[in-house]
Amino acid sequence: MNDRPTSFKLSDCASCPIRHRAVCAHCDADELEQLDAIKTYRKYSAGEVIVWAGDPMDFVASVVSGVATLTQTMEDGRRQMVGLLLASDFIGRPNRDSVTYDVTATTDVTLCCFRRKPFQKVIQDTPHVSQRLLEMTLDELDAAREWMLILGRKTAREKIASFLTILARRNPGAQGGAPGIDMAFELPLTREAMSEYLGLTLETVSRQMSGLKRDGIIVLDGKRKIVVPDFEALLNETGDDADGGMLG
Amino acid sequence: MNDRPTSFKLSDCASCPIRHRAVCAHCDADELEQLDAIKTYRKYSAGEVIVWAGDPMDFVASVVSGVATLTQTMEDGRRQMVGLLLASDFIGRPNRDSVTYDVTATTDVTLCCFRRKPFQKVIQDTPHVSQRLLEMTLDELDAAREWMLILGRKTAREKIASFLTILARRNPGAQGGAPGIDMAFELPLTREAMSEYLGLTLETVSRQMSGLKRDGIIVLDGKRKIVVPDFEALLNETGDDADGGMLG
DNA sequence: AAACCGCCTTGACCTAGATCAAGCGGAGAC
DNA sequence: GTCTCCGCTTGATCTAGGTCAAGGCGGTTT
Repeated sequence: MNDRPTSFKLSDCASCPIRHRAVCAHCDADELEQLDAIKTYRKYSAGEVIVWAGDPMDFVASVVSGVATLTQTMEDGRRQMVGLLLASDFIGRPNRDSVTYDVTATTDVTLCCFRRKPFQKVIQDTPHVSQRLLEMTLDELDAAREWMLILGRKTAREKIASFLTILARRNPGAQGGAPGIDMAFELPLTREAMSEYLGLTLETVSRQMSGLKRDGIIVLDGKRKIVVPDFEALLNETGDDADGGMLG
Repeated sequence: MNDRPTSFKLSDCASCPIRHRAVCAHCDADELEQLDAIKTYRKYSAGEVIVWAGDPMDFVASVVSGVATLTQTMEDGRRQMVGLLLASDFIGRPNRDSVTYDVTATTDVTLCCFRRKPFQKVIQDTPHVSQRLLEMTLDELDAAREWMLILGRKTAREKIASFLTILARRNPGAQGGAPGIDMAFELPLTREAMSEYLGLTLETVSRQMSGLKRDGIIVLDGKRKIVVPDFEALLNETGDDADGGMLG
């Protein structure tokens, strides 16, 4: 990894935006101090590659802000995204000194990086950290399994709708779908990145986005801003259980 | 869950076939005793459902022998397998009292079940267990990501070849591909289950199996016994990096 | 031994999404 | 101002794999 110095100011843990959701969520003041001693912030700009597949990685990190992706590439260039990392998500694997997929910043990204060796020690000594990491890993595994269903069985339209739903649910900017107030959020991915997420081509992604727009399921404000006038309607396009227990 | 009594004999931990690979791998004698106190063995026969999606699950378990699968089902019946559990793999999630996919025995299966509540306590108190569980979960996440690449980007033939490769690698019965000695193993899944694993139809699975057979990549001995005369040749069909660093 | 059943194979045809190709629109460069 | 580039859209055509349909095979039931 290139060592990129951190020449910018960032608030300390107490006022950290991901303080209560990241690996450090359960830490007490004392433990936080331990982590503080081995952390540095790094910034990457949109499009920049954070680590290449196979390269050594001497840190693990929390995403403080922005969106990063994990992508696998086949010899002939076919690419599949295998991880979508939003604020508070964890990057890297303790006890492994390299990564098996490209990690890329798809928006401007700020990471809170921990030197790997000392972090491993923290994991061994601090149940609050290792238990939180286990929780987060299990959540990611659940997400990966939902993603498999999307990849293996859903139609192109259902894939797009599912993807938008996932983003909407996790996006802090998206207002809850209170009736009357449109849900709205920014797409952090290009059409090409979306196609790599969903196992489609970028043309198909574009066509299906146009289709959802034509049918009034979504409204596009520019290329990247998505407005969802009726979240239920979007859910109906995902192919998932439509629950139905909402208005009694 | 139905309570199924365990009326059969099974060797104790000391001679357990998965003793050094399961959640209990790092345990010392003392810790093993703790686990022993909350464990029961259960057997299921091929085809039997172990837990239905949404049902409460009052235990977690290690697979002692046999093969189990996790499968998600959409409203209209489309199904996607999201987990393939072989000997030593772990079933269930601590701190969650139900499961979100069907767990099915695809061969006769023996589980070593731990009552969930006390197991959660073991996790909190026993770093050897929680750290092993973290390791195993991270491994599963890696496997899930490899699987996503298969689902999202590989052709039907590559999918089948990749699947056979995965089985061959994990199957203890499969002799290492020492030149001269054919690698051979039993398929633990029906064509239909394979199709659910790979996001294909069962007809396509059948056709691709026939194709690999026609091309001499595999030899079928009955419907379920697979012989791989040349493992390298099979690897070449997976679309993955063929390494090449094997014979200098 | 005939009938049946579960699992698998194979053929004929169809379609969702890939591929190939052209062009648009907005932002930065000069 | 206009050139150029990048991300995106849209159209025309192609194809891998899905769908529908007809057996085949081996085991077990009666």
